[in-house]
Amino acid sequence: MLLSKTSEYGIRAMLHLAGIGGDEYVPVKKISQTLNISFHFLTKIFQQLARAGLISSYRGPNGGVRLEIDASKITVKAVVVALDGPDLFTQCVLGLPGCTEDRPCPLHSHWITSRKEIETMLGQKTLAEIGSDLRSGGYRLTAGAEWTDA
Amino acid sequence: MLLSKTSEYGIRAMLHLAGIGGDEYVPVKKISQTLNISFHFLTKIFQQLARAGLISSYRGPNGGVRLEIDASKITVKAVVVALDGPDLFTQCVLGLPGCTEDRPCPLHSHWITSRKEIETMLGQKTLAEIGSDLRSGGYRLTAGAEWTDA
DNA sequence: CGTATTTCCGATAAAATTGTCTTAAAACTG
DNA sequence: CAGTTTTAAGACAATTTTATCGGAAATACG
Repeated sequence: MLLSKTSEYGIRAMLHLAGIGGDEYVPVKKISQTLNISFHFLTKIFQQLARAGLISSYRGPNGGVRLEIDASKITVKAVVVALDGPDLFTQCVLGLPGCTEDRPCPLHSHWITSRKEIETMLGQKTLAEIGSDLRSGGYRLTAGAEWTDA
Repeated sequence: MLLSKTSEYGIRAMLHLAGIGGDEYVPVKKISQTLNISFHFLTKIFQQLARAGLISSYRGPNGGVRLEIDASKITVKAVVVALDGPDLFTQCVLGLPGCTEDRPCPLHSHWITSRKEIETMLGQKTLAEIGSDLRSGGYRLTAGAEWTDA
């Protein structure tokens, strides 16, 4: 698998927030129910995202989480790096440390190409764009049959 | 991480066999020492590869494992599929079941592109090619400082 | 102030992955 | 046949990932 469950959930939740738009705090409980993700697990994911500065949180009634910086400045890659770390974008496909042009594994040059492709894709796609896509309909963020979970 | 440790080890071991060339049985113990991989763990990996028909094994003195079909007919993708299953080449990047053109996640079309790129890369690269690369030198399959582990 | 809401945080548990150990079975050697 | 080498296979342990639980702290509201 490319991404951990943590990243999968984190991305879905962030895209959901982007789809909602606005700057109001949304309770994690509500998000977890909408996306069908374990509440406590999602809570911890948002704590990581908060430490990374991507969201802010607020306690008490009317509290919850919201995007901290502008959605047009948050990429999917930033979410992955905040949750899974940068390894996906830096590491050797065979797990060899220090796999470089100088001391490459046999797949090095080929993997670099694919890796860059992934990095570019995730690094270009902003939450703003995807939020807009979600609001225009036709996309889903859950396993269910529902249409558009903005 | 893209691949499991099982696949990382399995690929390294298969590339190593391809680099050696010939049709003699190579003891797993020797391979595990050369590549610095746990012997028992590697043994199980080879058992999976044997069940998948990619290698054959032989017990007793002068026994070991060897490629079962021609190295030019084994791709790195085949090794990954034998060990990790086909999920990497079929699944949604967000883990949503049944993510298709009809009911796509917001990253669907973009991920398809990257996924195909990876699949093509791993599906084109045969053990024969890489074995030849290894024998020509300049590549490594271990963490150490050694040069070319053919 | 008291209560309800909601995040924060630590403890714990379940599951999957990774790694180790032990014994059995097969095959060669002398 | 006895002894050695080597894979096969199952049990077991360690680690990491994923998931659950319970209470503490902050905030709002009446």
